This record gives sequence, C-alpha cells and structure tokens, in this order.
Amino acid sequence: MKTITIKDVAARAGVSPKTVSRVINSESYVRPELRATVQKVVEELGYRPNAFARELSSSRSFLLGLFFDDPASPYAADLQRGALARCRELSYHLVVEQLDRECAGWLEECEASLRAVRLGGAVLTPPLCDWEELLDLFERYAVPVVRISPGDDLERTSRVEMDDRGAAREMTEQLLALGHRDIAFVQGNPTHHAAARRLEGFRAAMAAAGLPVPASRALQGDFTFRSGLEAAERLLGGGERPSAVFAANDEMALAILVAAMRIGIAVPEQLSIAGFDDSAIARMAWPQLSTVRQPNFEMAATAVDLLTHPQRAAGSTTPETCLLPHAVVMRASTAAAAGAESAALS
Amino acid sequence: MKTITIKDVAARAGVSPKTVSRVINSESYVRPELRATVQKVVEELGYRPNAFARELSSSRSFLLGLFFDDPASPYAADLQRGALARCRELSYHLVVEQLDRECAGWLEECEASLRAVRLGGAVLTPPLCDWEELLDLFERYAVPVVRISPGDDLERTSRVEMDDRGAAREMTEQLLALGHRDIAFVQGNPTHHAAARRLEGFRAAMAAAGLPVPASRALQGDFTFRSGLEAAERLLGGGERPSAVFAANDEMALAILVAAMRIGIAVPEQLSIAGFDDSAIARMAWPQLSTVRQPNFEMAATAVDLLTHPQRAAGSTTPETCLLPHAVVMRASTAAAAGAESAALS
DNA sequence: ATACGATCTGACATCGATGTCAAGCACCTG
DNA sequence: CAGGTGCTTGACATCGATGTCAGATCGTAT
Repeated sequence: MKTITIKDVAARAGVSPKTVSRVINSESYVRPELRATVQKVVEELGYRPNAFARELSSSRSFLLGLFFDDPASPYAADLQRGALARCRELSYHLVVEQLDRECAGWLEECEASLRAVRLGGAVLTPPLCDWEELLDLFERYAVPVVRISPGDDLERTSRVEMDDRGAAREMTEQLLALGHRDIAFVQGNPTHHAAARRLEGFRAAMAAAGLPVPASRALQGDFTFRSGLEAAERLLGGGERPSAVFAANDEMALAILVAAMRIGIAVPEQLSIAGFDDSAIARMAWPQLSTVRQPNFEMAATAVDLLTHPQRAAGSTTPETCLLPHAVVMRASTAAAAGAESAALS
Repeated sequence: MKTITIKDVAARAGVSPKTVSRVINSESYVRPELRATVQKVVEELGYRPNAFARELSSSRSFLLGLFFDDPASPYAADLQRGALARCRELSYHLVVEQLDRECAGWLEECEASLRAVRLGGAVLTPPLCDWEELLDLFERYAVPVVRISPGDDLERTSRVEMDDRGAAREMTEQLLALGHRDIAFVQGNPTHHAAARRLEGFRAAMAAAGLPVPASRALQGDFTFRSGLEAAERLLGGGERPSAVFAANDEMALAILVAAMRIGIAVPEQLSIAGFDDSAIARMAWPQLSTVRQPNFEMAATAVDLLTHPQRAAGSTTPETCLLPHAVVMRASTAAAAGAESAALS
C-alpha cells in the first residue's frame, strides 16, 4: 500500500507541498479558494501527515507519554482509559511507560527513552509525579508535564487533582453521623501524597467531633490488598474492635471486608467499612462498598487537555490547576453503629 | 538541552555518521577497533538514536501497538504489563489504542492512526483479534501482527494462546472429582472465541463423565460482573440449584459468589464456585476463588518477542504459534459436594 | 508613476537517521 | 602483472514533513 504523502496532495491540488502544509496546520496567508481546494484533495485522498516526519522537522510531537508506577492497578486502568479517550479525540497517541524506582538505573533508562522518543507531553501519575529527579529530567528536555494529584512543589507544573482531604473528611462525617465513635483508618502508601491528605481529612473530622485518634486506630497500609489484610488482623484480631473502618482505597477496604467475613464478623451489622476511589471492585463485593468516587477518568482526560491545549498565549508558563469534583457514595457496607441512637443525618 | 545526534558521535569518534550507524545496528563490515571506539563514544555521550528519524529513513519502527477493546478489564491490565515489560527490555515503546466496533467509522479512524503513526508491529487482543476488517487493514499496511488467543483464521498471523478448552476440561474434572454432578456453566462473551472453547471443555468433561448438560445449566454471560449477577439470579433464584458453578472468568465467578452470599447460600459448603483467569480479584474474594491461571503476562511478553524477533530468515512469513501453559488453582471457593462420598482424587 | 506594505506562494535547507553506491585497499588467482 | 574478490569506509540522496526567506502580486498612499 503506497503511502500518501504531502507531495501527492500537492501535485493533485496543483500547489507546492509547503502550501499544503500551511493548510493542514491552518496557518494564515493562504487564499481561501486555494485552501478549499487543498482541503478537498486532502479529504479525497484521506491524507494524514506522518507524525514522525512532523516531529522531526518541527519538534512538535503528537505522542503523549503516560507514566505509571504500577500499570496493573484499577486506579491506573481508569486513568489510562480517560487519557486514551481524549487522545483519540485530539488525534494524539498515547505511549505508556512504566517506571520502577527500585530498579537501578531507572532514571538513565527513562532519559534514554526520552531521547529515543521525543514526547509532546507527559502525564505523571502518583507516586512518580513527586519524584524530583524525574521532574528535573522532563524540565531538561523541555517536555511539558501535567501531574495527577501531586503532593510536592505544587507550582512546578500544571496539575489535576481532587480534594482528597475534603473527601476523606466528608466520608468520616458520614460515619460519625451514623453514630460511629470508634473509627479506624487504614492509611495508603506513604509515597503517595494523596494518602497523607486522606488521613488528614479523617483526623480533621474526628477532631471536629471531639474524638481522639489513638495510634492503634491509624494503621499503616500501602494501598495493596495484602496490606489491608495485615491491618485487619491487627484491628479485628483481638482486643476491642472499632465499629467502623475507613480505608484509604477500595482494595484495602475489600481486604478488611474479607477478613471480617473470615472471622465471622457481620458487615455492616457489626462493622461498617468504607473505601476510597470507587473502583470497579467496590461494586463487586458483598456487601457493596461505601466509598468516595474519585473522577479518575476525567482527571486523566483533563490532563491530556492541558497538555495539548496550547496555553502558550501566556508565554508558555503559568502552570494551571484543575480541581475535579468527588462524591461520597454510601452503599451497603456501612450502617448505623450498633446500639447508637441514630444521629441526625446531616 | 542539546540533543545528541549521530553526527556528534561521528565527529567525536572521527568517523562518518554512516559508520556510527553501522555500529549501532551491529552491521558487519566494520573494523573491530573502530567498532570499539565508536561503541565507547556512544556510551560516553549516552547517545540514543532518534526513533522517529530511524523510522523515517528505514521504515523500521520501534513503536509497537497494543490494541484493546476494553482497556480497563483486569485481563487487559495483565496483558499490558507483560507487553510493557518486554518492550522496555528491547527498547521498544508501546502505543496503546482502544478500538470500539460500535463507534461508527472506527475502521477509518484506525486507518488514519496507522498512517500517522507507523507501527513496527501490533498486538491484537480478544475480541478484536478476530475482526476481519482489522486484519485486512494491517495486511494492507504491511504491519506485522501477533494475535492473542484468536478464534478464526488461525493461520493468518502469528499467535499466542493457551489451551482454553483443555483448561476448562481440567477444572470441570476437578469439580467432578469433588463429587459434583449438577454443575452449571456461565459462558463468556460470545464475541470472544476463547469463551466458546471454555464451554467446549466443560461439555467434554461432562460428557466423558456421562453427565447431561441441560440448557438451563449453560447460561449465557458476557464476562462482566453484571452478567454474572444475572446468571446467578436464574441459577440460584428458585428451583433446584446446582452444587457447583463454573464461570468462564473470575469477574462472573465473583458475581455468583456475591449473589450466593446475599441469598445466604454458604460457599463452599452449599455451593462450589470456580472461575477462570486467576486475575487479581480472585484472591481478593472471600472465600478465595478456585480458578485457572491464565499466563496473561507471559502471553503478551511472548507476543512482543514474536513481533520484534526478526524471524525474517524464513522470508518473513511462516506465522508462528506459541502455546503457553495454564494451571488449575484450587482455592477455598470449592469443596466436596454435600453428601457425596468423596470420589478418588485423581 | 513610484513606493510601500500586506498578502500570498514556492524553492530550498533542514530535522536525524539509513540506503545506495562507488572508491580504496589488501589479498588472491591465474 | 592484470584482474578478480572481499572487506572497509564515506559521500550523497532520501524518508516526509516544516522553517526560512525571497519573490510575486495586489491595492493604495504619495
């Protein structure tokens, strides 16, 4: 199959390649009739400019990079769907990269990648959105970056985020409204800053209600199912157990749920459980998990928007921020605390 | 940051760019000493050839496409991890594309993509590995294709697969060995050919045991959790219920599990449940799902191998087949049938 | 009529690599 | 010694687009 190049279009339209280039890039200074003619030929031939050639000559690239730490998590999957959807609307393409900080030479390898494939922009997801060396790298290569839910150096790049703190606070308030007083929190991976903000939100709500949060009620987890199981063991294994557990993501919440069932604790009658993310698995559990809907899809799509929309007007550099709305979703894994006079539902 | 080009290397090594090109492509006819010198300069400068320029001049591309129908499924996530891992080993890069057959003009859009971004190869996952128009398209553009678990036209391209039929048969045999006689099967999405093969395996095992499979025991599903719930409703809602259910993937198995718990059927005491895929969620359920481990990660990695390893020796065209091993994994969601004298464990 | 700016257009070099080809050289062979 | 043959190297064109710049055209103010 012969490739259709800009020359083919030019020849057929009776103009020079440069003029065709002007038309497809909607530059000014082309006579309207000519523009129309060229436009028509482009359609007829179904011509698409070769992205590689374009990037070579203009160092403007139509490839965006999506960088993950763990591309297999449901969270990553949602982000990817969002980025992908927007990319195709804009006829950009998405190159997925996985980075592992444990792996020696990751930075060099990433740099090598950048040299080999010049990207038009990069979306950095947690936790690597906070790896300083990585930000430096992109800066050196002048690759525009948008970060999702970053924790540090907020002004350094454009970013897309949600109000993790507020959302966690709201969820906690819901639990309080259900009459729970002894609530435990299972923290997320400490390298994700969002994890810390969720804990803050929890603490804030508890403090506002005048309730203490002893160390034994703020367990460390790392967003994995396994870490949730470990937390559950400490929490439900012996001693007095809380009447509700709020986990910083759904996978850990699910682990608490599974552990509870294994021991024979009824959910939500004896124990309320809430998660965070509203990932697909939240609805695949029984009972279905109460959780916070995080707009992952939209966040990634917005990130792509920021990368592609030339906000160059401002001389290329006012990092923008987009705050996307969340929603607390109460399902069946939470209920009024046993023996509590049901508090007013705010 | 100034980009390091082949000329920089050439100048520093005191040779022509062409010679550097020869070295980095390990072509023959370069004096060993010279080769070493150039090699050294390449290292010193950390030179990486620009993938775009390379593709432009040689029409050999270092970008592979990974094509999905639904990139958010756990199955897709596993495949992607595998492909990604292998790509980075080989310094290839992975462009992810999502295709939706419902979306009008999908084929044209895909063609436009191919023209814009010339791919060095494509990995097609189910179900789009069986879309004939798509195969035609790649053939027209001479893009090498490897399909994962295709159903039709097997000889048309290289492929990577597992023995779905055999695996389903083995799992069924396990259930039979546990004393189950009334076993229901929940089928997968009929557009995935693997779904049909799994059903065949089930039927074969049942037939071998001299057991009938009435229509009411082979329900239609489509691999989604929701379809599993619907199947469960018909299966457990009323009338005589089976003693075991084998679902064609884990998500549907999980749905059966959830439905059973909701109605108060004890698993595995009153109902055994088996899934297929061994996706992450199989271990996040309680009880943990018995399932078939499908080597998704390895399958995708192998697909990348096939695409990149120049099996050009054979004049470019003996499609290869790789059959990867599976494993039946019995966990806690299955047990001996109630009241059955435990049959011999084969 | 002349000059001038604004609009249009195309020739040509360029991006960074590889394909082609021919030249240079050493080593045989007859 | 003429004439291969095989190895080694670089000059130059090329891939498909865009940047630069100069030339052409037109209307209009001087």
